[in-house]
Amino acid sequence: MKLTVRGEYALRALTHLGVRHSAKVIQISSISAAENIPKRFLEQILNDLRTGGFVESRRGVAGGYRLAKPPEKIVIAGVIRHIEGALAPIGCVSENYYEKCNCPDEARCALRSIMKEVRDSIAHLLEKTTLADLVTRAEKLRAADLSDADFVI
Amino acid sequence: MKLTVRGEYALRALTHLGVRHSAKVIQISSISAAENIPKRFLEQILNDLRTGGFVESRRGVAGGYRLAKPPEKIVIAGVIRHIEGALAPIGCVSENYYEKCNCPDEARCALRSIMKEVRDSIAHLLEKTTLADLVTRAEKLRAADLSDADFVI
DNA sequence: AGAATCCAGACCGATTCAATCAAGTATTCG
DNA sequence: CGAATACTTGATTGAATCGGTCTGGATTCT
Repeated sequence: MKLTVRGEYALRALTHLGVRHSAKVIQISSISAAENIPKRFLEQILNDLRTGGFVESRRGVAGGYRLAKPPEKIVIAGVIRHIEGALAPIGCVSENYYEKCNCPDEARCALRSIMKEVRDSIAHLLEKTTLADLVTRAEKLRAADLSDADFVI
Repeated sequence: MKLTVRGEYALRALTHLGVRHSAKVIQISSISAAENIPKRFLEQILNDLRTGGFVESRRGVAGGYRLAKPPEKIVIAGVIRHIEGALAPIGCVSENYYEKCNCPDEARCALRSIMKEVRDSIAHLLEKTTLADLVTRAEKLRAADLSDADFVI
């Protein structure tokens, strides 16, 4: 039931771009340093996000990445599907990456029926949250941090 | 976000035992044949389920496996945790298999905050469903099948 | 031209996965 | 008892995946 590190990095990088969303591009090395992600690996991931249409890039000396659309339009479920594949815990209940399972009778498989519920609950949650939500959370958590600091002083 | 085949087999085997729950034991080969699971592999998995306290075994010529407790007492979340590990999509939001992630500040990580929701929704679902539910579903699906057959005739 | 930056894809070592095998132990039955 | 049966334990294997690096190229700015 795990998200790979690759997916985690992708979402962290997107959040980074989302918080700083503007016409300006941000360099890989800058994201890599701030988010503690190996640069070469991140390079690969951002490229993948680009082919997925989530970010766009600028080459050359003043190059970098920025979001390809506003954060509200970037759905987390879509990002994970692009980077990782199915959301569903088993292939035979996946809507987007269905594959037949080897149980004797799929239509009458009890496991399938409960795993479908799991899938639906995951999908429902990730389908309704967008990068904008992640950004909001990030900012809210940051604000909480600052007020804590005030309180301590 | 995937359950491994191993986990799937474990749950299918348990369901098989649940439907036929009694004092009598059932042989590996019988389960293997009915559920279309490689025998040697299933052997390994049932053993694992035994050390987890979900099934108990009888050796020798009339040997086999049966549930170690009534189906209502076997919680699906527990089975998956024993066979697969964490339910949570990332380690830093797991209650039972926590591991630190490499983001700069875990307490203020937006991704963590949303993945925690995913974890909770998965855990909530799997924590409240027991093997008894799987058995009920299996029987209900089977009944639907039979009435279909009647209708056709 | 030269430096900085993204782009494309091969490559690699380690781990995990699914599955098999071999040898051992317990139990029943003739 | 002894043979047959079935679980037990742990090693092994081949393939796939994972996290990550490396090389070499294409673009753009100065």
